[in-house]
Formats: sequence, C-alpha cells, structure tokens
Amino acid sequence: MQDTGDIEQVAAGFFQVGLYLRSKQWRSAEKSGLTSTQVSILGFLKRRGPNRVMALARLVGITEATASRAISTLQRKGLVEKSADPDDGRATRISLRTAGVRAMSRQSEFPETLLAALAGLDPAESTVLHRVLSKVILHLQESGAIEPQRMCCTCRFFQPYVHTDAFRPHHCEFVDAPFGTVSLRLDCGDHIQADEAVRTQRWRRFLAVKPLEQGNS
Amino acid sequence: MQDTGDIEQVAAGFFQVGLYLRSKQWRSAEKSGLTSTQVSILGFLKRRGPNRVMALARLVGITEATASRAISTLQRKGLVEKSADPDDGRATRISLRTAGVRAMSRQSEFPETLLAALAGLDPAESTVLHRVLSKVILHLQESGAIEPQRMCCTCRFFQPYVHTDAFRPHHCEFVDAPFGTVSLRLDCGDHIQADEAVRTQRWRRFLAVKPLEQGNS
DNA sequence: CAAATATATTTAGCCATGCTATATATTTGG
DNA sequence: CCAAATATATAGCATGGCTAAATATATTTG
Repeated sequence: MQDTGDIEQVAAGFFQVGLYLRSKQWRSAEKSGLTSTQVSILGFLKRRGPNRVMALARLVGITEATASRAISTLQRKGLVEKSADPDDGRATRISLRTAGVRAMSRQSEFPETLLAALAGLDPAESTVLHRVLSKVILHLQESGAIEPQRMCCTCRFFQPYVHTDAFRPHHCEFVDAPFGTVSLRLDCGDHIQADEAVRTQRWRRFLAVKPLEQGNS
Repeated sequence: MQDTGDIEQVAAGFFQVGLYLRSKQWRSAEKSGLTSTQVSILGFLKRRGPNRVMALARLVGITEATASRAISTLQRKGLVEKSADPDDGRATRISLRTAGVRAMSRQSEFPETLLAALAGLDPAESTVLHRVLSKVILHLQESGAIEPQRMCCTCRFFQPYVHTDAFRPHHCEFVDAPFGTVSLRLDCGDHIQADEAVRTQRWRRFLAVKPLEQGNS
C-alpha cells in the first residue's frame, strides 16, 4: 500500500518559502531599500521591457490603484520613468531607468540563500521540481488565480518529449534545439501563446510521460 | 551531456506561487476579512497551541512590534485572547478563542486552488517534492533565514531509509511505525529537536539515497 | 540584597501596501 | 457624435513592517 501523504504539508512548505520571500530580511541584507512589491515590478520590467501600469498590476497580482502608486514611488526614487504610450493616449508606458537597471543587477531578484538551497538539489530533483512547478503554475493560471505566464507549456514552439535523448527530450521550435525538463522556462522572452487546442494536446503529451522515466542514469 | 538548467527559473516559480499566496484574492474568495499575516498567526496558534508574542513573531518572520500590533487587531476582532504567562511575568500568552478556531476551520489556511494543484501531482512527483521542500527549508533554517521548523529531518525520532519497503522506507520512533517520503512532516506536533551531531548524521543518510530510487513502481 | 543588565511587550511615528470608490482623460462602438 | 468602455490617478481607510523608545519584569553581578 502506498502512502498518500498530506497535501497541506506541501502547501505549508510553499508557504514557508513564501514567508521568507516576502520578509524584509533578505532585501535589507542586500540593502536595496526596496519593498517586495517594488522588486517584483522592477523584475517584470527587467524581464519584459517597458509595460503599462495595468499589465504590471496584473502580473504582480495587485490592483491598478496600488500599482499606480508603487510605480510613482519608484519614479520618485528615480528607478523608472513614465512616458506616453504611442498606441493609446490613456496609457502610460513604464520603463526602467539606468538607476533601476543597476538596482536590479546589483542584487538578484531572489535571495542568495534560496538560490543556494536550490543549487544544492541534484539533477533528478531539479527535473521533477521543474515539472511540478510547471504543473502547479499552469493550474493556478488556468483557474484564473494568477496572470498567464510566458512558460514553455503554453508556448507554440514547445514540443514535449519528441526526442529519445533522456537528458533533452523536449524540442523548442523557436531556437530549433532539444532541451531538458530542467530547462523548462517559466518566463521566456520568446514565448508565443499557442491555441487552446494545441496547448491541451501538448500538455496531455507532457503529462503522459512518467516523471521518473526520464534521464537520470 | 546533461542540461544544467537555470536556478533563477525555479526561484521565479516559487516567487510566482508566493505572489499568489500573499494576494488577497483567495482570502477574500473564502471571505474571511483577514490579512495574510493574521492568517499566518492564527495558523501557528492552531497548529502549535498558545504561544508568546515573541515566538509568533519569529515564526511568521516579522518584528515583535509588528506581531504585537497584529495580535491586538486579532484580539479586537475577538479571535484570540491574551493572558498572563505563568512562567514569566513579562510575557503574554496568546491563545485562540472559539471564534478564532471557527475562522480557521471555515477556511483552509491555504487556498483551495493551490491544494487542488498539488492534489493533481502523481505520487512520484509528490515524493520528490517532499524531499525538495525538506532540503530547501532545512537550508533556509540552517542559514538562519527562517525560524527552525518542527520537521522530520531535525527530529530525534526520525530514522531515514531503514526499511526495505520502497513505499515506507523511513521510521518514526515516536509512533514506532514506518512511513514514506511523501509523509515527511514539515511541521509535526510531536517533534523533538535532535542533537546537532545526530541531526547531521541522519541528514547525511537521508541525502545519500538517490531520490529516484525509491518506490515508484 | 541592590544595582546593572537583559528580556518581553507595547507604543509612537514613519512610509508603504492594498483595498474600494471616485475622478479624469481617452478610445471605441453604435 | 455621444454613450460606454478603458487606462490611469487620487483620496481615504485599515493594516503591515520597520526603528526607536518606553515600560515592566527577570536575571546576573558586585
């Protein structure tokens, strides 16, 4: 008989890590003077380039009112700048200023301690962790809990498990190269959303493969 | 050649889940009117029983000043009560009132959507996820980033990988029974911290086993 | 034992988050 | 062209989270 385990324990684990991520501790350790919301906004700007207030609000998971004010604070600190959106007179285009880029490169968007902990995982664990995070995040976004992310598993270029190489079973049609589960992206700059039908079909193929049957020899 | 992957991606994944966990969305969906800090405090009180302000502050990862005020708010809402600590005249004993217990049982401490996503994982994935979370959280607490948790891997009753049963390789000396990786606890009521030496020795034994060699047939 | 020091909590003051509701400007659709 | 929708901003409220300082009780020390 297999042990079923306790989902709450796992949720508690995520929560635990989450508590740490939102604590001021690591941010002040890397002395930036920024709040975690501000770091989030700067992170999205860094990874996605200039964006509107609305888009940032949705990505960070806060209201537009809150985002608007947080962005004004960042502007006052000289880290971002606002400009008129060429396509829409109502909209504001937020972009990183040099000081903002510096602030984000001086410190990682994530605490060193967490990165070190993750670096200590062995490859097989990383592989499964990537799969699991993809599944969890996809579930959250399909339930409308979070904003759709630019992840491989919803991308038109993603071909899961098409190669026999156990280490690089997937294929990215954008770069036209095979890659491993451990390189699945959760936020990829080249992402283009696939159609609903294509998405579910590929995702089903992804899920069909038992996570432990892949490259760990 | 094995793909090394990108740790930042994984960190981003945790961050993504963390963003959701701290968003008001799921809390208001289950309409509690509580902030995430308040839910955290109530959660610890529920799982650990009456506690001092200091202890709660450390568990939640906030200063005592902030904890003190949040607790006063909970008291005003009638969810907790303060009493004098019998052992120390300076300390205050915080305990759940009936309304507080009800508030915590009416809604899960964690959002349904996340629990559903985790429930969708297959057993092998859960197993590895438990291992990974144990490793990450242990690393965070050994670096002093978070307060020590009552987890199996630091418990004097924990005997990792002593059974041949692939599904239940570990043994808990407290209940004197074997159990599986998927049942590793991250917060156990019966936890008693083991000595430094014992802890590292057992932890080494735990790590020595390749995560994918265990029960997944 | 009294004085100095340490500990547990609280309070005040500051800035930021996050919300709702509302105001303002601009687009879009009929 | 005007009504409805959309993008942002602002105001007001409760709270979080910090540091610094106040208060009360414990512990250590001379």
